[in-house]
Amino acid sequence: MKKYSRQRETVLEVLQSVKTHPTASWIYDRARLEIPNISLGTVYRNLSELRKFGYIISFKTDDGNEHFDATTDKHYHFCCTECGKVIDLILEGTEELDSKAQKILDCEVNNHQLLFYGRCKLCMNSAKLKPNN
Amino acid sequence: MKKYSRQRETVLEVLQSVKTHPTASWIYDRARLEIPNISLGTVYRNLSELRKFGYIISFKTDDGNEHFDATTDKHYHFCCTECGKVIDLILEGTEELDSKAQKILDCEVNNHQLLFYGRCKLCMNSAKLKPNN
DNA sequence: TTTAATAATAGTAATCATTACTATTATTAT
DNA sequence: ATAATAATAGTAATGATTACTATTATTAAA
Repeated sequence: MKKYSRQRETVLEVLQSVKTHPTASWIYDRARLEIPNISLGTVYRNLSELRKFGYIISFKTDDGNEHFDATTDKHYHFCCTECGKVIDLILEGTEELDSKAQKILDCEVNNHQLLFYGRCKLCMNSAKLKPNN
Repeated sequence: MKKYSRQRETVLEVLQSVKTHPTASWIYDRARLEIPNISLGTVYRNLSELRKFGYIISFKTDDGNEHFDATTDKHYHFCCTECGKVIDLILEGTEELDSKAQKILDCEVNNHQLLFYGRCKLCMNSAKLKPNN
């Protein structure tokens, strides 16, 4: 990140403009509306750079997809196992998880990743509407 | 899993014989010592089946690798960011994480994945031995 | 113990996300 | 303007996983 590029700015803007947690290819499709010939490799490279410099974070869900997030405040995520939707979640008092683990393991524990799974409200409601269930 | 196969038994035995958390290709290499012409696809298929039926679990670390584990008791993992080693970790009183999240999200939260990152004891010690550090 | 039905396999090809490569273009400092 | 070089587009390569298919192995029944 030694020189400005419109491509990088666009990638960051796309991600900042949504509350969802899109994948690289979703961001690519969206960025193409702005820069039609932007290449997928450029999107990947810039997502990596932006993450390296702390502008964005990313995490992988069990379905294998990497999700990106321009909200860098400490928070967790919930992933619906039915529709795949990811929702932000702020939990208090979780720093002690690291210190607890560190004490038990006698290792240097720096951080943790915590991901919840279940059914989102929408999927719960649509389940109720289905016959024979 | 309607019929027995030596390949499936071998895959499970390989995994049960180690305390580490190997990847599919590591298990493949190990299984080939027993069945030289076992195919990688067979290893993948059987790992999926064994997981589906609850004999093993699996989880992905940030480096992108899927790790398998024949210990199905509820426990967590620590992953060393330097050497990639994965260590088991039992934490008490973490069921309330799900209920906490459920209350906040108003969703059905069924389970969570918690993965710690840091430096293992071996990597901490070898860091001390390096000059200019 | 044959036999018939079919589950599981080996070997290979296909897929998908991501990364690497390279000639060209864009940015920046002078 | 110019020179140095970072970043790009387009494409090829990679690596993990899955799909496909003809063959083999297991199982239940005759």
